[in-house]
Parts: sequence; structure tokens; C-alpha cells
Amino acid sequence: MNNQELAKVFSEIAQYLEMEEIPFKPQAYEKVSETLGTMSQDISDVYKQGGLGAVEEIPGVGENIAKKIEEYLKTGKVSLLEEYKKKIPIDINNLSKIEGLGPKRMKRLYDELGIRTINDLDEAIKEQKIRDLTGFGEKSEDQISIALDFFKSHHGRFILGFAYDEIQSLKNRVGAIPGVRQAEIAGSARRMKETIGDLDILVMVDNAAAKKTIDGIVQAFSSLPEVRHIYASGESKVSVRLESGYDADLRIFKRDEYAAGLLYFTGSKEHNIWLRKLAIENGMKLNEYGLFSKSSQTAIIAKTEKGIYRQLGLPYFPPETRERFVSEKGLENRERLDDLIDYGDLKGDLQIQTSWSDGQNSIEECANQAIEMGYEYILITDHSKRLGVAHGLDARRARDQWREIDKINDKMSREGKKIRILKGIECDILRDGSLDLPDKILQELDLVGVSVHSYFNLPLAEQTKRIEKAMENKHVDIVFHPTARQINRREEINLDIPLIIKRAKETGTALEIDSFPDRLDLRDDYIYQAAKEGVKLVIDSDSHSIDHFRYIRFGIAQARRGLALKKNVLNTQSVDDCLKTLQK
DNA sequence: GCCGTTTTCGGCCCGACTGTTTTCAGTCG
Repeated sequence: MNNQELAKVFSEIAQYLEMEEIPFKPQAYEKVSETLGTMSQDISDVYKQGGLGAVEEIPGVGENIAKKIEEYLKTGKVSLLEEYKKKIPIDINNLSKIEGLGPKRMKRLYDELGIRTINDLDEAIKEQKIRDLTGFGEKSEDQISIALDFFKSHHGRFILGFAYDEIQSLKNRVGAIPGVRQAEIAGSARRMKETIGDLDILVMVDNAAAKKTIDGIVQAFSSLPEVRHIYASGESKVSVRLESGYDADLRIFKRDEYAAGLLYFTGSKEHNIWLRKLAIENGMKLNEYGLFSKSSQTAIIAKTEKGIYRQLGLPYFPPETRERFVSEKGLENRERLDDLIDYGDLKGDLQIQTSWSDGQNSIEECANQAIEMGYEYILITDHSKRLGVAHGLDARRARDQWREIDKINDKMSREGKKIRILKGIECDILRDGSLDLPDKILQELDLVGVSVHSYFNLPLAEQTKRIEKAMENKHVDIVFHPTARQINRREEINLDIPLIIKRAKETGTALEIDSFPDRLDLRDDYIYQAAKEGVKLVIDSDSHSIDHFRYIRFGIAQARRGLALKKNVLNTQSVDDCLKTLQK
């Protein structure tokens, strides 16, 4: 993928332009950088298929930037950036990740102290050189030092699913502070993004809340045991570093301002910009304190998020979907909101590993956990034999497991427990697309899932062919974690996603949305494409322990982010319907 | 540099907080 690299190029150019104090261009480059960084289609494919014209179709890309994209695809470089790099040779990519270091300060640090890299910065801090620069001072140096430590220990974003419980408990503690009427986690955590950079905590107080009350909330929050360090503390905002390593911002809003605050701080930024523009077009003004009519600057027109959307002539957008609604054009999808997959819609979980391979719990323990979750069925999907490290099943052990499942099904039914345990497998797809177990085993199973656990770096055509071939096997029902990525660890395998989606539809194979927090595979853009094409989807937990069943929430969130409908997701159906639909 | 029911020029989201300032620049979201 060239997208990420090119996104970096444009972000760097934006920052150089900022250093030169050139107006408006930086935002233009930054916007394109953002678009490239999140779009799912490979920019080189766009160019190959449609040339410059197709590239210019990308929102925010005009004649000039299109030419720079072309230059990059042809030469691997953009000369404008190369010139800037010669003039101001600094490691913008890393330095800009230091909280509090923007383009202007980076340039001053370079001009006056010759700081070009993270290491240079580290040394300058140790030698206490930064505090002597005019405009900086001792406190600025301390702040940069703290931010640098954070960069060195974490540089990256936190995986939401692994931080979720902690976030909820923090929210509950904040909600219990005297004077707090309501507390909510906003930001990317509320949008259920895969990863989060920091936490935005919103607090509602009474309209008539005294300054003393608000000071008390700031004080109580700052003194929570979770808080390690206070960056900034004002009348309506506190910024802190938590013990767990996340940064968190607390913001306090009066009851009448709260809805607008929640809307604003939930984002995304692009969603907000769109709403603000819509407000202006309709003779209103929207900011984090409310929706105002231009004529009477103080009149609050709406007190709930829903109300604000209604005033703007829009439906309510659940937080997970807001990144998909950032312009008039997105509204063609508004009717999908009515049938969006919801938490609680699933009747079964179709990927569970047990102690027969690399799971922690027995089949019976998993079945009981499924009952706790309110499911009607689960599919047991231990690994196949190629995965030696996971003690994968060969034909003989698979047959043993089936007998065991029959026994447990009988036992649970005698005990009056309403759960059906289905026989499945997570069968490895070998390098050439053939499968790790013979057809005569696969045909005996209720459902067959297949997945890639090896040869992650095959070229696009070969890797795509490999998955296609697996889907063409008439016993194969589901492709598990189709892109095999691991967030913050391993990139997606090279796949022609549109082709995979097309072939999934033609072969009647379902694609999985794996809910495990560091997989979330398919990702939201692919879900969006697949759902629109009417490809069958399943949402599973990929549990390796009964503690993992709850991760299903993140898969459902991911599906909502991709605007998947309930009818797109097979395991919203009863067990018989689900099995019937998957019969090839 | 991009964009267009203000369309080929003139706009571009905007408020909070900090530090080093004595009126504001830089950064963030």
C-alpha cells in the first residue's frame, strides 16, 4: 500500500508550509493526508485504473496535488518535499508526535539549537538548553520532556478493546463525583474506533452550578488515584496523564450545553466540520456550547444530540457511524441507519477455540458461557493440524471431538439448558490455497471456517488466488479474519478486496468480522463494501477463553461503523436458518 | 491548494488553555 507513505508525505509538506506561515495550504495538504490514510482503495490502483482524472476525483485532491501523487507513484518522491527537507532537514514524522511540538516550535528548535531528531531533542532537554530560548521557558521544557517520555514508551495508539473495562470504570468514578449529573466518554472511544489516542470525558453539571461546585469537580477528578500527572487545568477543562498510560481530558458542561458538547467532542472532526457548515447554510451557528440562531446569539435551540440533528434536517447518527457521514453525499446511506446491526442482535458465536487446541476452556465451559451471553448456539472451531504450536486437530482428533460434542449436547439438553453446540473447525489455508484437512472430514462438519496463519507476505495476485481457491471448496462456509492483520503488529496480507468480495458472493462464502480487539478483521471500510454488495457476514468473538466472549461488542461496533445491516449478518438468524443459508 | 444552489474568485470551523506574554503566539481537538 502506497497510501500510508503518501499520507506521511503530504502531512510533512503541510507542516513545512506551516513553518513558512503560508496560509490555507497546510489545511489542504493535511486534509488529503487524512483521506489517503483512511481510504481502503490503494492509490496506485486508482491511478492505474483511471489516471490523473480518477485521482482528482478523490475529495480534497485537485490538479496540483494529483500531479504530486502521480510524481510519487512514478518516482517514489515528491520534489516539493525533497526541497523542503534540504532546507529544513528534520525528522518531522517523529518530532511532530511529541505533544506540544508543532511546526513553528520544531522550526525554532532546529534554527536555534540544531535539533533534527528525537535523540537531539532528548539531549537538549538533558542539557536544559530549551528553557533559555525566548518564548519557551522552564515549564515548556518540562512539558516537552514528559511528552517525550510518553513517546518513547508508547508511541502509538491504544487498542480500545483492551482498555475498555478500565475506561468504563473511570467513567463510573467520574459519574460519582458530587455535583456531576452525568458523565460520558466521548471522542474516538464513543465512536468505538479500533484504537484511541486519548480519552475525552464529558461531565454535565446543573445550569445553576456554582463555581465552587465546578472547582470541586476539577479538584476531585485531579485527585483520582488513576491520575498520575496534570498537564493543564482550567475552568472548564482538565488534561491529565493516567496511571495506565493514557492521556485524558475532562470537560465540564452546563446541562443546556451538554448535548452540543457531547456532539462536538464525539466527532469525528470531519463530521463536526460538516455539521457546522450545514448550520451556517441554514442561518445558524453550531459550536460546543449549542446551536444558535444567528439573530439571537444566546438562544439555545436544541438540548439533545437528536434535537440538534433534527434542527439541521438530519437523522440521528449513532456515534459509530459518524465518520461515514461527513458530507451531503454520505446521506445516500441514511436509510441504512434504520436497520443497522445492533448490540444484542446475535443469536450465536461462530468462532470459539477450546482446550482441544489453543483455547483455555473446555467445550462445556464455553457452552455455559454462551448461555450466559444469551446465545442459542455456538460453533466450536479449534485449529487444524498445521498449527502445531496450537496443538491443532488432525482427522482422528477431530472425530474424537465430535463424539465429545455429541455427549455434551445430550447432557446439556437433559439438564434443560437451551444451547446447541455445533461442530466446526478453523482450518488452515495452505500456501497454494488447498486446505489442511481432507474433504471427507470437512463434509462431516456443521460449518467450516478457514483462515491464513502463514505466508503473510505473498504478492497480491498469489495471495488473492489463495483465498479464492479456498472459497471455491464447496465445504468451506466462512473465511475467518480474512486480511490476517494484527493491529499495531502486523499489516494486512495483500488482497484484492473487491475481487474477494465478488467471489465471496458468487461462491456463497461468508466473510467474518473477527471481534478480537487487536484483529477487528474485516475492517470497517471492507465491511461497508461487502455489506453493500450483499455478501454474507458473520460476527464472531474468536474466543480463546470464556473471558473473551465479551469482545463480541467490538465486532458489532465495527460492523456498525461499516453500516452493516442486521440482515447482512448471518448469526442474527436462528441456528437452522443460519445453517441453511450457508449450505452451498 | 481546494472548492462551488455565494461557481472561476474569494472564502476556508473555531474555542480553550498555556506560557511567557503586558496583548498574544502556538498547539490542540
